Order: sequence, then C-alpha cells, then structure tokens
Amino acid sequence: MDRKQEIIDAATKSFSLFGYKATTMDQVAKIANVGKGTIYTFFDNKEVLFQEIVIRMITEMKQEAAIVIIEGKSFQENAHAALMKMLEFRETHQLYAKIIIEEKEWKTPAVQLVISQVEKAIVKFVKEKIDKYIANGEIRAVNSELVAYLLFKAYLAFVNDWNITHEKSLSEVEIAEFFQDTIFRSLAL
Amino acid sequence: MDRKQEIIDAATKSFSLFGYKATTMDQVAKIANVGKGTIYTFFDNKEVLFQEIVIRMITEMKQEAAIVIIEGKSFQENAHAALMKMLEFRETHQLYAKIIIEEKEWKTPAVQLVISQVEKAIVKFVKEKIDKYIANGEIRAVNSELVAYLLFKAYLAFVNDWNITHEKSLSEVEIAEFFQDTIFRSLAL
DNA sequence: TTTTGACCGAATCGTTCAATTGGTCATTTA
DNA sequence: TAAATGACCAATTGAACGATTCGGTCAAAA
Repeated sequence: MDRKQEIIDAATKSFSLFGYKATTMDQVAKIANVGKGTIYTFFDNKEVLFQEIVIRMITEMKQEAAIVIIEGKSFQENAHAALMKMLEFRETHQLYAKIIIEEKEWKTPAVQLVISQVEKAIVKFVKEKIDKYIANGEIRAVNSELVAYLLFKAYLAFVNDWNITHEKSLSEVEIAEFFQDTIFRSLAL
Repeated sequence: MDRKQEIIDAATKSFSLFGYKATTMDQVAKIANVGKGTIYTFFDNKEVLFQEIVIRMITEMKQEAAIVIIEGKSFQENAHAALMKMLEFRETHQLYAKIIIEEKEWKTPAVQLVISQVEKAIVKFVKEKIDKYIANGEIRAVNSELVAYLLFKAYLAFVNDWNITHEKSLSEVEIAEFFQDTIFRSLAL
C-alpha cells in the first residue's frame, strides 16, 4: 500500500467522521502516519484531496446501482431499483451522509459542489439507462435528460422529503406502484 | 382602520423588509404608532403575529392562483397555470421571497414552519383541483394527494432547482410541453 | 379600561486575543 | 539527490466577556 493511498484512506476516515470543514490536514497526516507536507506532494490542497475521495465515492455508488440492474427486466423495474439503491446510499454511506448533514448546517462551498456533482452523476446514470431502453424500443422516445431529472427529483421527494412533512412514510411498494401509475406509465409504448 | 390592522400592516412591512429574525417588536410598535405592550393585547407573541400575517399571505397566493383558472379548460392547462402562478408568487411576493431567503441563511424555526405551511397549502390547492377533475370524469382516478405532491415537487424542480444547476433555463413552454408528455399524459383517460 | 414604556432575564452582538488552520519551505532523512 | 518532515506564518476561527438588545411583563399613566 503506497503513501498516496494511505493518505486517501486516512482522509476518507476523517471526512466521514468529522465532515469536510472539521477535518484538519494535521489530523489526516497523523492518521496516515506521514508529515503534513507529504500530503501536498500528492494533492495541491485540501479541496483537491476531497475531490479525489468524492470521485471514488461516486464510482462506488454507481457500482452499487449497477449491481441491482438485471438485464432483461423492464425499464421501470431497473430504474426503480437503481434509484432506490442510490437514495439508500445517500443515507447509509457514511461519508455521503456526513456531506449532506454538513451542507445543511454550514453550507460549505466545497460540500455544496459535491452534492451537485453526486446528483448530476445520478441523473446521468439514469439518462443513460433511458437512452438504452429507447434505443431498444422498450419505452417511448422522450427527452432523456429531462425525464432522468424528473425521476431523480420525484424519487428524492417521495423517499426523502415526504418523510419530513408527513408522519406516515411511504413504503417502497407504495412508491413503486405510484410511479408505475404516473411517470412510468407515461413512458410506456 | 383599527389598531389591530395597523399592527398587522406594520409587521407585514417589517417582516418583508428585514425578515422574521431581524424584525423587533419595538420596531413594529414604532411603525404602527402604538406602545409595544399594545401588540400583546392582540397577539400572544411574535410568532402568533407572524402566523396571522402568513395566513393572509397564503390566502392571497391562493386567490392569485384561482384567478388564472378558467372554467372549462383542461386539467393540464389549469394545473399548469395555477402552479406557475404560485411559483411566481414565491419570487415576486416580497414577504414570501424574504422568508425563503431567511430559511436558507438562518434556518429560523418559525420560518421553516411557514415554508412547510405554504407548501402544504399549494399541494392542497392542487389536490382539490385533481379531485374535481376526477369527479367530472376528465382525468383518471388517481391518488390525488400523491399526484398533487408530485406535481408540486416536479414544478419546483424544473422552475427553480433546474436553474441552479444548469446554465440554460427552461422556458415555460418547454416545461409545459415536457409535463404534457409525462405527468399529465399519465393522467389522461 | 386601555395603553404605555420601563423593567428584567435571556439572548445576541461586537470586540479582543488566544488558538488553530492550510499551505510553505528550510532542514532533515533516506 | 530526492523525498519527507514539521516549524513557521498569515489568515482565520473560536472562546471569553462586557455591552447591548430583545421578547414579554406589568405597574403606572392616560
């Protein structure tokens, strides 16, 4: 395991526990067992180090979403599974969850940028699936970018936002059936 | 014009200019030309006064939405017009705009409650329209509360959020056509 | 009886100064 | 000689503290 990786691992731990703002480079150096200056031989600054780690996190999230996609299943089934998995990642992945909390509490610019990046990655992932299903003639030809955005926002609204303003949350089955009756219905041939 | 109304008017001015947090009861009293203690003969506390004003604002917003609804037009046309009007209100109504800014900057509890109230009022307004059109046999029978929530969140995403993350905003026509092709399409008989 | 504004405890604000931080680079280490 | 280190520095942050302000109260005034 080389030094760069040790720094990345150490920083991932610290960002996950303390968030971006409260993580110090001194601390990362200690966890990694390197001098603080060594960090700057690999990364220009704190934000570049953070970005490296976030890119890895996004890759991990997409891999988890890809696992639940089953070749041969309908667009709805696969889109639903992938979106649910990515929204679950949002809550169970320690670093991502920490980032969301920090964005709300502090509005750290570096963190706001990351939230935006992750969301764009999700929309892009869904858009690519839409394009594939359209090309296969399995769903209607639609503006895949707008539909991907709509699906993302709609799932976010029902899986997350709904719980904030309603006492009774919606089950995954209820959500799936509702979207089958609405958005996915509109995509059917 | 009675004293209570003068206090309400004064407070509306102050909340609109300075927001909830930065508005003092001393200031409201001065603008209204009353003693500070007089305010408390009508309102238990600052938050109750704020609520009174917010309820009036919500009523005003609903009236503006009702104006753009034309009897005999399709559900899509009317829902679209009403939602666009209510989202426009969000930006043009001085108090509401101030509330949104304050919620983002300070997370004042009283203000967060208000945002939630307004959004619930919008969803309820749309739900009632959905119920009416279903009863008239003009759209499919759907869970009107969930569809109203979906419509609200979708419009908010495309009218507001989209502009934050994309350089080119979507025109009203583009938005209307997109929803015609998706959500409204799913509601058609 | 209604209105007022001085009063009060709690909260907020502005100031000061010590502590901390990200990044740098002279020195040390390999 | 190249890579690693951690003391150093300017800028920023945080803690402490006194002054001020605030929402709400109520005795006094109108």
